[in-house]
Amino acid sequence: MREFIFLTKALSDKNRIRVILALNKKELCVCQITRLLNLAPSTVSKHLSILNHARIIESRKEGRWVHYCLAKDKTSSKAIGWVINSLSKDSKIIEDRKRLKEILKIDSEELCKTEKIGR
Amino acid sequence: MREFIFLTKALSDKNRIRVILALNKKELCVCQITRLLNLAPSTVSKHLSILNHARIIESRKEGRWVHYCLAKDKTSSKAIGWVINSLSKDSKIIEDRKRLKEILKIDSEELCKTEKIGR
DNA sequence: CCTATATTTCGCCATATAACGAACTGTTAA
DNA sequence: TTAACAGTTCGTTATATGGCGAAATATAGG
Repeated sequence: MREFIFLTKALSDKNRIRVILALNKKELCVCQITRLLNLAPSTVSKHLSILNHARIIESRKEGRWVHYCLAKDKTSSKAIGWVINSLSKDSKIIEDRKRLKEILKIDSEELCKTEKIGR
Repeated sequence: MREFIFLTKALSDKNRIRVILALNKKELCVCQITRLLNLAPSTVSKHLSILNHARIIESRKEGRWVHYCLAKDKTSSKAIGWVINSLSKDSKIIEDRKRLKEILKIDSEELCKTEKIGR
């Protein structure tokens, strides 16, 4: 029950849902996610830690960067599938998909440095 | 998105989850649910209204009584199935199932009058 | 009409949550 | 070793949520 509530609580925030959908196709580093959500890095980190705790995402450290991807965990993948199916046609999510495409064009090295531009 | 968040928020409270599982087999009136959860009627009513708003449950009025059952709605039934599947073996839910059996033995007329006993 | 009963709505309080900026940790590169 | 940078943790603040009891609403029966 505890774990289930962690899971549903993790799924009950718009920005965390946006992260899940953004990670659908490929892993992303924190600064890319931060740029997409347009929130303070500390806020994004908190969201990622909640998703991680709920076993929805997994992290992989590479030098200074931390990359996140959807968890392969069997229990959560059912929930993840449900979320993605339910919202892949949501207008905000479609907008995010476009924005993410632009973000991915920017070299990772450059991205974080220019973080504040356009906020 | 709005509706999806309503749904996940509705699913992110332990007592609301207990209500969903309790309604799995048959509809219940508010006083039966109140007795099961052992919460103030006003609190239970609030929970039921949240579940109703999220289209997880439906109400049917019969005289002074309001009966609730799981919604037949296609969108939510996927979520409901997931919840029931995930938690039908949870210890608290099993305990509830036993308690509910006892509660259902009591005549509805009697139940609400004796509400405060045993709290 | 008046009372009892079933449920909901309202107002309150305590706690949880999402947001931020500042301070901290760890890593790379000068 | 220092500076720059990525990310997290901490402390604060505003708002949301879950709980209660009291009051309001609606219905049944005397």
